[in-house]
Amino acid sequence: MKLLTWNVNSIRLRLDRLADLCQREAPDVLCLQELKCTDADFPSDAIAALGYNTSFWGQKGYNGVAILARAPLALRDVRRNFAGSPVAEEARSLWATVGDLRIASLYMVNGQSVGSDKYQVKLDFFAALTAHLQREMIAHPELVIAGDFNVAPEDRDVYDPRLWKGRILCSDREREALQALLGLGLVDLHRQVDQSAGVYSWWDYRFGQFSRDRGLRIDLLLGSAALAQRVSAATVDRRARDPKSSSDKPSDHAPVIVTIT
DNA sequence: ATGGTGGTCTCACCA
Repeated sequence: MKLLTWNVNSIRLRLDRLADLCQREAPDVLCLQELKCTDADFPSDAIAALGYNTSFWGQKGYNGVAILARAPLALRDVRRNFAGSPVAEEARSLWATVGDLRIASLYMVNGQSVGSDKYQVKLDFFAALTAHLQREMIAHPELVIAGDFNVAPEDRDVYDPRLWKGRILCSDREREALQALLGLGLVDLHRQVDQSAGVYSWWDYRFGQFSRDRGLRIDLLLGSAALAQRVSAATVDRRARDPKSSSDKPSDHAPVIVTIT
């Protein structure tokens, strides 16, 4: 089973790249974030035409998450949000069951800057999510949470760790919050098969960061132990991030793909 | 110092 997570940064502007991605990789399940459209504006027909069943939760302007399952795979027990979220009105998590797999598409709070009000909301969001998962994991032994975590887990996930030390996306408290989540028994699935430094999933639009490969790995798939043992491959689809690979513009994130046997 | 959004439609907010 091939699982994919991608912060698309506007689903409507990224339909061509999404079609390319689905054709190229044929993922079984896609978790998308930053749809940036309302439920009414979600391009359901175009995605159905790609051969995918979809559940989504959108809102005006920001946020928005979706889960796509390649037909005939069905999405069951779909839930928006989770109990205890400090930003319950924001479309940041969607949960569904595909086969035996419980999967969530997550868009973490960015946090703006260390010490800001939004930084505290980010830490609160992590804590509430951890509490929720404690229960969810008991009900679902095969579970994956995939999305834009807005945290680079370790220095090897950062192009210049000294520059980023202590800054948003890399601060100690964010990394500790992520470790608390992993402490539930979740595993960073990409790291099961690839220990190399320099694996990134996001490059700032500014400063020509992609062309210089100055990125961070902040898009993750975290899976329960039962699944972690079955990871056979993990890749980042840099083609979807490359401005030169298509006539249209890329998202600032690249899709991350994990294959489970 | 880019690229996405919405409404103030030329500019503010977010990442």
